[in-house]
Amino acid sequence: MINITLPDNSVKQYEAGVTSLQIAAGISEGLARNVLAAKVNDEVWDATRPIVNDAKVQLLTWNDEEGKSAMWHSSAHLMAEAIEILYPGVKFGIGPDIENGFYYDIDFMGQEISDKDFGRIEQKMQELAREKQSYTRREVSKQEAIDFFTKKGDEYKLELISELEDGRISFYQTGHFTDLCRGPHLPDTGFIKAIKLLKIAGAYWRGDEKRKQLTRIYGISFPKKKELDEYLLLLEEAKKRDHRVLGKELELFTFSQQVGQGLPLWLPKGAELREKLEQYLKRVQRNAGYESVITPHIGNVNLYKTSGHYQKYGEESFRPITTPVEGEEFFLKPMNCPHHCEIYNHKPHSYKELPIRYAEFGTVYRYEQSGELHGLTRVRGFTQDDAHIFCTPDQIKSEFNGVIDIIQQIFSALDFKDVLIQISLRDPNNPSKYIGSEENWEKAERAIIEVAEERGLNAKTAYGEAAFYGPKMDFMVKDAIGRKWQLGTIQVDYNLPERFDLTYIGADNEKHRPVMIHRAPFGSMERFVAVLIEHCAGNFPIWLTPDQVIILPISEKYQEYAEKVLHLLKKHEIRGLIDGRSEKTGRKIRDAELKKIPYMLIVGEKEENDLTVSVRKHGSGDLGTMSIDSFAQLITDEVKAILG
RNA sequence: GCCAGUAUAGCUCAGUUGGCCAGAGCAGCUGAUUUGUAAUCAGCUGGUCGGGGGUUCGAAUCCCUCUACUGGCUCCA
Repeated sequence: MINITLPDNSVKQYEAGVTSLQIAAGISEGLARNVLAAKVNDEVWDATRPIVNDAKVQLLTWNDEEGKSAMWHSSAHLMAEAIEILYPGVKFGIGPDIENGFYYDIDFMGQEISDKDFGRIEQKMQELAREKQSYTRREVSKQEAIDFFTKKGDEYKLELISELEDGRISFYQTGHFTDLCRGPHLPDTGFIKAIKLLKIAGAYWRGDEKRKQLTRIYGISFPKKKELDEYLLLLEEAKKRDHRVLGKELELFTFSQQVGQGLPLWLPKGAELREKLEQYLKRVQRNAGYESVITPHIGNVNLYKTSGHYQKYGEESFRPITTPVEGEEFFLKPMNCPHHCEIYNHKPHSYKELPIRYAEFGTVYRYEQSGELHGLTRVRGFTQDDAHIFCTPDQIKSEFNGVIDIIQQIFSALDFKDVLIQISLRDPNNPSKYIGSEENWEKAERAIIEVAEERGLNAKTAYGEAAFYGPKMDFMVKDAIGRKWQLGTIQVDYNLPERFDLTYIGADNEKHRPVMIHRAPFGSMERFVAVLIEHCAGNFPIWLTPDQVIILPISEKYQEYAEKVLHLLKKHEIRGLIDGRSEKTGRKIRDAELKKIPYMLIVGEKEENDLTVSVRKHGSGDLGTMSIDSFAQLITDEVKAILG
């Protein structure tokens, strides 16, 4: 008999060789039906794998991340099995579970495949799922594994096996399909109730563009049909919120082949929106002790040689611009920091001046590979809400606090409630790849960790993710439909102060090296606006939206009164326009609703006589009649409630 | 950059196996209507079918090529 400790710390006795599935069945039949895998002594196992010694066991279901992983990983096998039946002779690369589903990389050996074939693959998968084929684990010797895949002629698996240690190799078999796999897997394919194949794409074997490109098929699966339906609904919702679609509909931005790939053109309404964001952040930053600076869009090649960017990125940048007479080389600036370093260097600094904070909405240009460009989220020319803080090592902590204040303030103003933070520190096993003194790194890393703890931030620490020049803190938000977006960042930099020989005179009258902190709360205006559009589905917060109000005169007779109302609203800094078309009110309302304008003011005879407006709110309908002043007050209050 | 797909009016899309001057809805313009909480009616304008080349008596349709876009891969100071 062995002792099994369950998560509630209760201990039960079982025969040696009991499986987690049997343990579940002993608790309740319903639980057994939902057990996808189990954590045995903190290692995820098949629920059907025998436990021979005393162990701590946690049953995993669909509600656990590891349970989902088992479901999706097993689904990848199921898909492979189906494809092997439908396309004999194919070879398999890797087929893991991912954040939302799974994929398998397959060499179809010249057989044609496209998303039109998804239907029959899904059908075959469902057929095999209904057979409740078990996932049978078998531990094999390296030689046995090599023999198996040599016979099968699958060089991809052979390559994977060659890197594995003998004695730690396992196979899983479902039906006639056997795969090299660490596991864990579901007890049987019957747990997979709903399957959808989503995408097909090329993917290099082992991510190496010099090697063969395999066909990757993405899919997702669920233990219940209903959950698949909900997921598909979410995808549809995401499609509706796509910033490229809304950007076009709401006339925010556009692209032109003439201007060039990845170079966004901001239309008047988009520019209005972006300006409001910039004005807002500028105000917040001014209050936080930042000073604005302005730097040119190009810089001499020597600037980037000094900064080190030339050596690292020179070849993959836009080609240099040369002057006609002297033949000097200039680069479009890919970063603002070298320019800001030169601003710092324009005169000597005393420790009494620090910290110095230079802010600039600086437009930078980077040559992104053409296949990578995507709407506003990935472009070749974009504006960073950049700032560089020059401070002493002892000031890092308070500067981080200050930046986090700003970031939290703006995220809250924009209704991003769910913020995740990643703290990226050195790889403790590889200290040589970082620049800067041990003492300074130690100080900065401790400061960041303390700040996160003291503020109770929702942060996770990633060792080895720091840049070579310093540790950093990245901010991710979850949008209204649960998707995660990487936005702002705060990075400590020991490298550029060295390269630009930045100094300040300390209290000891000696020269010292300042620390530089790069920070961008939004990241880039382009990307941020894209995320914001998708977050609020085009229904921007009242303080930000290009048109806050549209006035709808009942007929042309009230055009004059409409103009009077607009004029009064403008005095309260409310942005609006008049729909003076000779259309019915219903039509004007419909069009205004589609344009997502927050407030519609209907004015006719009654309103003109009483100096009132009839207010209709976007998405919620008629709010009744009120005086122009009280409406203006309503808007002003609403804006104040958010911006303070 | 690589693989796959797509490209028809400002927008969303039809255009059968190549065959009459390439169509619709919305938007726009003109006129009528003067309108009370999600679409008033009528007429009109608008396209070298992404660019270039080829096959053919004939190409939006077939082939080549370039460009852009979409989904991935790779990359991201």
